[in-house]
Amino acid sequence: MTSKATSIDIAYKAGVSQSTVSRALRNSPLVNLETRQRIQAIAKELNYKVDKNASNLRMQNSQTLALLICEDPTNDDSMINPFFLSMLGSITRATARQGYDLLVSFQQLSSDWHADYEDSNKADGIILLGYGDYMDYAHKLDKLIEKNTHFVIWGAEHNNKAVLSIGCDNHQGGYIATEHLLGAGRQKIAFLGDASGHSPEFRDRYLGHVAALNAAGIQADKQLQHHAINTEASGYDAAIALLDKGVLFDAIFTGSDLIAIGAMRALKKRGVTVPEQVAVVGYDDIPIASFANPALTTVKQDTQFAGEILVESVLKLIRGQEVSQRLIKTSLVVRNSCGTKADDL
Amino acid sequence: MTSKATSIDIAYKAGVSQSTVSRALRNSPLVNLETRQRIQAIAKELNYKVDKNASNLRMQNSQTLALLICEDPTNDDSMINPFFLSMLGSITRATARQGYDLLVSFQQLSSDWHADYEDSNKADGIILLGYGDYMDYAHKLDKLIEKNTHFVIWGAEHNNKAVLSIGCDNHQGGYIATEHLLGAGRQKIAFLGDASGHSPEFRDRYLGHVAALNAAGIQADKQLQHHAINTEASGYDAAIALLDKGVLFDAIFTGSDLIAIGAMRALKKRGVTVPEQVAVVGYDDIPIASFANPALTTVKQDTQFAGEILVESVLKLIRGQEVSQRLIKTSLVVRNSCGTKADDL
DNA sequence: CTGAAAGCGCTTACAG
DNA sequence: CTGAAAGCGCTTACAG
Repeated sequence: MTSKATSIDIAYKAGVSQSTVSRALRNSPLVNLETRQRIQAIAKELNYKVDKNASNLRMQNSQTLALLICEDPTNDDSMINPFFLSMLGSITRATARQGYDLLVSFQQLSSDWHADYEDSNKADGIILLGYGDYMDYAHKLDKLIEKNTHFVIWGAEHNNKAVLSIGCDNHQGGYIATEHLLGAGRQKIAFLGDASGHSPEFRDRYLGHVAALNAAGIQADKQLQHHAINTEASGYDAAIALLDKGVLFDAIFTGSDLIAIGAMRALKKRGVTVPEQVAVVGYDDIPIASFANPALTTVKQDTQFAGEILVESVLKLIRGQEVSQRLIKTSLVVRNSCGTKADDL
Repeated sequence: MTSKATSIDIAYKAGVSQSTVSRALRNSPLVNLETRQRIQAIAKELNYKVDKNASNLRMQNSQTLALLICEDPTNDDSMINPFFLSMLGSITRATARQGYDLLVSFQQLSSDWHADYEDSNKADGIILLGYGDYMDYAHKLDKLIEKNTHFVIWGAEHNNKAVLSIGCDNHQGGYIATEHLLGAGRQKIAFLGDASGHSPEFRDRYLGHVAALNAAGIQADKQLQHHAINTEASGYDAAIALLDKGVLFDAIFTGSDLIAIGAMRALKKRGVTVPEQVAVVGYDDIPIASFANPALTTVKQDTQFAGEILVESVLKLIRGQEVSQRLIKTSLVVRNSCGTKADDL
């Protein structure tokens, strides 16, 4: 097989200069229409593809976006947070639609990435996913800012205004979940998740939960909140701990579906029926949620839309256009675990 | 902020030529150790990163792999096959470990990709995932071969020997699943999945299933096989159809976990108990499997290992090294749906 | 409308 | 051990 065709080969075949070939392939109106079409036909015939490296080098950009998914090292290495995976799908599609390529990397919080991608011209911009614990990565973001990197971060609004964040409205999500439970007649609603400031998303969900309680004239009870990280096992442990405390509750709202699944397992183990005795509402609407038993009512984040906005935003940043923080509304997916829908199994 | 540093900036600062800088940064022993270290220090200080486009252009490679995940268009757009996602994770990691970047793309079977990545020098090699229906893509592979593209395909062994395929031993998987059911005393085992030649993976699983039956002196009963594609809904429909046929069965082996989950829903709906009346074994060990009720016994494919082999194989292809087909052994994950493990909920 | 020429930032044979 | 120079394959101002 002969080596790859270059624009010079085409120029030779078409009897024009290499510059004209380059213009024709970019469909420049400067080139005579007929010549242009002839050149394009030859290019197709020779199976020519513009060399991205040469083109990028010359144009000083890469038409590529980098997606850095940062997993919490506490999670099982083999199991990626399903929510991220859903985002990955929509980001990939949105990137392709904009004519960009997508470089994907899974990083540990601890590893050293900085602006590696953009500095080496491998990507024009970066999308950061899953930077759960604010404390741990704040200084890395500072470095990105300092170097003028184009990046968007998925998640809660940032106190550093130089950081562009796009995220779902966690406060609203916590609010509608709790509101729904209250509407179903539940009064003693427990919260399982991280309510400290370490995980801004979880904290906002908790605050929304509290706000809904207050709106109904109910005071949040410190006894009804228990810490849990985003794993099934942690949800199980937290529910058991809650049960062991001896406080009464008729519902649980959790910071994530994984926690909810774990909590339901604990309830079942202890002979507590869901939703009859305790209603459960999760967060994320991961695939597992609909297959849980009973099927889990949960707060859904529109990953399709979120991916699009994320991509659109970095691209705007790259083009030097105006962009601003953005909060995406969540919606409640009502299934059986909250007791307000007939069991349809 | 000043613009990006180049090797010339470093050369100036270090008082050497640009060539020496380039050599020093690549850690060439040709450069005096002391000079080398001085240059590297300056590079670090200036936050210098080699421009990938320039470097790749010059070296005529890209240090990048492309991963093309091809989804079956029949699937829900928002839901990517969880098995692929698991592979994606391990491929990403394996690629990074080898010092390569990973370009990811989700493609529809119908879309036109060919060797776009390699032709444009965006990637040195391609990994193809999920090319389920052989009939539909065979001609595309021919094009890749014709163009001398470096690619590996995940899945069943290919009849075109020019195609390098890496996959799990589906025949063996079907065999051990069925063997296990037989060992648990089941005699009338149904198979739900695509047993036609359109999906080589499913077909091999089916053939392994039949082989295990035969080894036990049992003839496969045509009545006990029902077509299903890889979705929960299709599994549900297939199980209902099987039930409606009126044939008796005491176990179901399915081509995938998704099908199994759907089948279990159908059984539950019709009042058939799992595993007491009908044992169920799935395939893939997707996360949902362990959360199903009862937890699903299934054939696990080692995605961690598979990802590594896949990456290693394309890399060998790129380097012109010898590579060969490879079949990875599967293992059975025994849970509750097959009736041989105590319910530990 | 077209061509000759410069240059993007590297790597590496060649010469010393 | 080091430097001057060529060249990877493009894009685009400049000149006509």
